[in-house]
Amino acid sequence: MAMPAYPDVFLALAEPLRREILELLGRRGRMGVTAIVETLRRPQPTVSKHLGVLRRTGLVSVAKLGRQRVYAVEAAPLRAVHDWTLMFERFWDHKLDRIQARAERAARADSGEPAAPTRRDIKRRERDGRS
Amino acid sequence: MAMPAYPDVFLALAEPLRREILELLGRRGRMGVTAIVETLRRPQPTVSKHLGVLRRTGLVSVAKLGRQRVYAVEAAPLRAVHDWTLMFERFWDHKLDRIQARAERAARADSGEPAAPTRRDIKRRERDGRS
DNA sequence: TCAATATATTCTTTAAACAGAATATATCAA
DNA sequence: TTGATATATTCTGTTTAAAGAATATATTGA
Repeated sequence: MAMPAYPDVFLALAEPLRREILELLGRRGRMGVTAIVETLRRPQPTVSKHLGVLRRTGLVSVAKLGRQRVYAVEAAPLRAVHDWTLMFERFWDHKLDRIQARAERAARADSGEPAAPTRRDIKRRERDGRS
Repeated sequence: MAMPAYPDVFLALAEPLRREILELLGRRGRMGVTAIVETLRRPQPTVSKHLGVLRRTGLVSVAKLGRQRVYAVEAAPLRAVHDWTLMFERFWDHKLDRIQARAERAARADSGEPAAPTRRDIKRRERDGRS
């Protein structure tokens, strides 16, 4: 497996199995390699190699725990991708929506939080949300 | 150039020049091929081939205008990437209120303590692998 | 110590994907 | 029509990245 010292984040995310691994780690939190292998039903060397790419890219971190290596999602590179896509936000997001979202959020805050907001865009709008 | 019928969005974004093209189109709006070529100083066939990938992925749209092909950013696939990254928002978002509660509820610890706790990982430790 | 477990690494082979050069197609302008 | 312009496509060679098999390394437990 060819391996540049620090693979590009986008390149790392281009591989479907690597995205699956990230999604799994995102849902389940920290996991050892064997748990990932058994969940995704892929050969262990395959998983280990992809974990290696993810680690070198900074997308995951490792912690030694006995003879296990416990992997976990690392935020920074994912956030970088997130921020990159925000550059194009104006192509799908109208300013009108943003105002409306703020109004909805304010109304919700007054009446208490509902259980599961499906529109997770609300948080994003909170972060950069001015007019 | 190998070309699957509908290239994966992440795969399309893995190529640096394609991201440059998208960024340029994002800033300048609609552009003809020659304008892109002259701005990015890359061979025209190279640019056209990458535009082809972007178009097949749905990342850009084309409009015939005389003998020009005018390209423009298309929102949907970029938004899909944006939404995918939001899956990991809680890893960088400090508003962990409800999310933390969910993580703790799912935590049925049956393994030892993490030996080397990294940063904020301590508060949401959970079982790694069953075995 | 030895064996088992957990994971990483090193081969080899195959398949994409890229660049570059050459060429093809379509449209305008004279 | 003819020639110029704008862009796409095809071909070739090279690089890269993936899978799969085999093996290596580290750690625990008996």
